[in-house]
Amino acid sequence: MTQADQLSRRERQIMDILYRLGNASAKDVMHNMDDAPSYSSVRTLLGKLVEKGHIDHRESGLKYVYFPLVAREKASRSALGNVVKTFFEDSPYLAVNSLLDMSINDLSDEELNRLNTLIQTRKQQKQK
Amino acid sequence: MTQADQLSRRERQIMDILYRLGNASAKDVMHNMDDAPSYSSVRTLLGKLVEKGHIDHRESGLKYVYFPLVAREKASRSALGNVVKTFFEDSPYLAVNSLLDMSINDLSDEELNRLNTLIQTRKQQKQK
DNA sequence: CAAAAGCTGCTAATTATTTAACACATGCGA
DNA sequence: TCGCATGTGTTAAATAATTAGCAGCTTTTG
Repeated sequence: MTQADQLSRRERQIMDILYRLGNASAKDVMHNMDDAPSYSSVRTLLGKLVEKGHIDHRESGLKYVYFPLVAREKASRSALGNVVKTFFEDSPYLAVNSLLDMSINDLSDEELNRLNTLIQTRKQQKQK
Repeated sequence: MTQADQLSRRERQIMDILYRLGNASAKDVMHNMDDAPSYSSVRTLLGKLVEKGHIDHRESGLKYVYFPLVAREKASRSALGNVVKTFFEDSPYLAVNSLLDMSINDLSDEELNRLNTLIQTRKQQKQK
């Protein structure tokens, strides 16, 4: 299976936070968990993720700032792919359809227009 | 957080299989795990998921067939929503964009056309 | 400068997960 | 009919995850 499947509950939770924020200190991570354990526990988990090679950290002033080692774009494709495979019979069409459907109120007219243009462009690219 | 965050690694793996297949026997589930443990273990996990209320089972001839209790569509929206939130700054536009981008070779011209039409329709619906 | 605040490294205990064995029931084929 | 294949229910042990405490170092601040 995919990489995310190997992560424990807390580890996934933390990875998601790091992807969402880009990078974060232990304290940042903790504050972004609505069911956060102690600071100490969060640090242990971060250390484990470093050991496993999922994230790394750099010193930023006094403290460590952690960040994912797999680029967000790559990880996002993987995540989207999994959802498509699990819930949409591997059909990107069905997934896009559903995504448009569920977020129709969050899409501006301009965004919808841009998507139309994008689709046209993609269609032409395919012709080549 | 969301419901999926409460599941353990194996539990999530099994839920995904059940969503993908719609419903499945213990043996089906096992055969769909590429790192499957023993049949006995799979059954234990299924029992646990039943206990937790995530799935149910009905007798089908001799054996049990398991299926998710939260409808696939609802679960799929939740899953998509999480990906959008984690990797696309909560922007469905960016997510659709990426989805189109990564699966351009899996989309037929007809599907692309239908998506265009769909977007037009959605835009008009919004006007109301 | 001394104390407080904020971090890290290391360690240990508790709890959850994961695994599988064993006993029992039922249908099926030799 | 008898035993074999296929299921289920229950239980227990091993492993992994989760939690947090404590000691030590550095910076800030009163």
